[in-house]
Amino acid sequence: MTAEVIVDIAHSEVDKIFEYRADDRVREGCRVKVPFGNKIVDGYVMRLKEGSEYDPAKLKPIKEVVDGSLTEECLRLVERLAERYHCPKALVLRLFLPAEMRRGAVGEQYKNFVVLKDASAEVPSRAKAQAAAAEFMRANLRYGYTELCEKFGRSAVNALIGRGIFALEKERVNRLPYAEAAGAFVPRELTYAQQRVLKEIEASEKTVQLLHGVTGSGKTEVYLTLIAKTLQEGKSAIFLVPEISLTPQMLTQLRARFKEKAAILHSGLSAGEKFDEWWRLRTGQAKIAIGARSAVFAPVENVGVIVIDEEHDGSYSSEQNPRYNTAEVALFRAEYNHCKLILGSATPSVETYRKAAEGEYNLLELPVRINERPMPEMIVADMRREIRRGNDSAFSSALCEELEKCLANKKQAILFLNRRGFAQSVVCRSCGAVVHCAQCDVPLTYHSEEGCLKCHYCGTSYRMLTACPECGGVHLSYRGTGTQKIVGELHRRFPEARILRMDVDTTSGKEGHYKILKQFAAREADILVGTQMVAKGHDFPAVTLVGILDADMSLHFADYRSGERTFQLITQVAGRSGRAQEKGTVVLQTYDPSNYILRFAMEYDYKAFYKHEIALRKATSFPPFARIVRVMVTGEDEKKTLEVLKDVYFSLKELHDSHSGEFLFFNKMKSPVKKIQNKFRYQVLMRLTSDGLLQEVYARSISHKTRDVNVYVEENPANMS
DNA sequence: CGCGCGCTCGGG
DNA sequence: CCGAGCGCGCGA
Repeated sequence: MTAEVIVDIAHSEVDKIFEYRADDRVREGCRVKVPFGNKIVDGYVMRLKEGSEYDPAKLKPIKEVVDGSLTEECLRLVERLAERYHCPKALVLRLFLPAEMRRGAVGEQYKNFVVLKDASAEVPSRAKAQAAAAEFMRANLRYGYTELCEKFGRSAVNALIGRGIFALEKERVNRLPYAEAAGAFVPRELTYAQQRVLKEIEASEKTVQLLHGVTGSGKTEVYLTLIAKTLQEGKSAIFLVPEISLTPQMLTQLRARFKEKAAILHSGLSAGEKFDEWWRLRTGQAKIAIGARSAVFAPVENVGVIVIDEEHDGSYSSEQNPRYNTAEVALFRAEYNHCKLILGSATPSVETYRKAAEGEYNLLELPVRINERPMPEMIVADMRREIRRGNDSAFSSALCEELEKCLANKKQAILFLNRRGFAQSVVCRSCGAVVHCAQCDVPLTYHSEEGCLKCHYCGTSYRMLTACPECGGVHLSYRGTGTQKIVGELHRRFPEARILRMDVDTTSGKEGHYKILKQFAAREADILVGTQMVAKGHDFPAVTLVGILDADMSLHFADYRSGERTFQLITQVAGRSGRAQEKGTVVLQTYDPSNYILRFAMEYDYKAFYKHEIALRKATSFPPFARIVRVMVTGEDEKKTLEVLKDVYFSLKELHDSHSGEFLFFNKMKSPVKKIQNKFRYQVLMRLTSDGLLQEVYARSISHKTRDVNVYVEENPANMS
């Protein structure tokens, strides 16, 4: 037999089929080791066939079969994804396997058990420990080796094994993450609205179903019911959430309801846990794959439903090389499996909602909260008026009042500010210079706790400066407020209150988020201060107050989606308030209370927001009415990078000149952040009226890649820095 | 003349 | 991606 193999070298030059001679152990989907050039590399068997086009005498044999881990569906999907995302097939294949597993850094874990072999054997009475151990085993028959040694001593146990009275048995053990999260499943009666949605999904012919439900309307229950149904039909399910480690309650619910049928895949797991969860899915012991973005590649077969919760969330777009879009991959899988894809959100992305409005997706609505609980009351605090009144702190008088009330009532509050650290930047008062990162050309942020300056792009910390690096001036000022500074001010204003902070700086380490959220859920703190992270779908019944400290901040990014993002963020974080009996309150602080985005968000009016936003996008020719394409050219050597940029630019310029009608914009420039991690970044930016030229743009751009200058194309990039 | 560097090409 | 093979420029 001949095997068609893709070697695991992620480069376009070797992105082709190599043929090898296969013996009868080799199957399609196997991972193998093959001789390549003068060394042995990993590879994937894409196909088996008889004979070969290639000179059979020159075929080398497959050296080793590692395992048979790729599913049929994976093999079929690889081609499609590689083509869609313009990357080598090896890179796509890697998405289907946990990295540690590919490197062979993890394997199965076994536990040793002692079994009683010879019950009637005599044990000399002076060997007291042995006699006791034998007695113990006559009652137990089988017992953990380590545990038995702890009871009777290793030497006694080993001696009995040596004499054939005991024997050792190895047993595979599964490393189960969040094992303690298994509670009891309490079946909940579905509301009329939830039942209606489920019926509509069943009746619909369309593959993609958009579930638009306000925060607290019970979308999760709809998902879980769908998954349970799929399981009953003997099929499997994929359930994607933006960041699994942020939603411990969700895990508890899933474990309680689906027990060991649910497997969790995310980056916070240990290598061993990941390995075991992955194989439980691959072998069909587990049927539900739950996880963030990458779980869309879960090795489940016969998929009955795919759910993407918080569909609008930015984390569903990969920022690195296969720049895949999770919903798009999920749609491929849904088509392959002939199953439905459910997209859920309280604030769908404008592009998704448009597809539903136009009839491409089926639109389902859950317009009211469970038990018709009211949406939280919005209080707008005009920060300009606060300043005029002489209050230049980060807290409006309205927020202070509400915080006092909340604390007096023994309730909890969440304060949201989308900027971490203490101060946004450090500025020299003598010369006005802003302190920058040496590797990234980005202003550094002051972190008071560590007493250092940090770069939020590459993570480097710098020792705190005592003088300006430009002019030597010793008067440095801190501009802008971050979460650290807020916590400090809160301590001063509310000395009694217990405060937790949640942002990337406080959530490092395994289960970092989980710990903070667990503490807050257990009422070990009264106020939670945080960045975006606090906005995601948490369910804290005791939270009755949400403060949005600077609602405008995300409005002023130079990005066509900043309005959409702001609306989503405000709605999302406001939805954390008043989820139980007590009515919730939201204090929204802004310098621009008449802004239409904020007004729609205050009224919880998604449709009005959508109508306004889509009209704006149409009038200004932004997505979904046009496509923004950015070709990035990056490299450590600025001269070489610029040379490649020139080549890319002229090659694309030619395309532009011959198809000028399809370009709304075309220019080359420095990237807004000129350097990240010592790599210079230049770009060619364009806006296209249709997708017709995309393939050509990709082809022309990528062809200029060199050994030390990388070129990649982004469609509607999420952030333009 | 010989070696070092950069580029191109092949790998089954 | 990595290494082999090759051409050209430069120093003794």
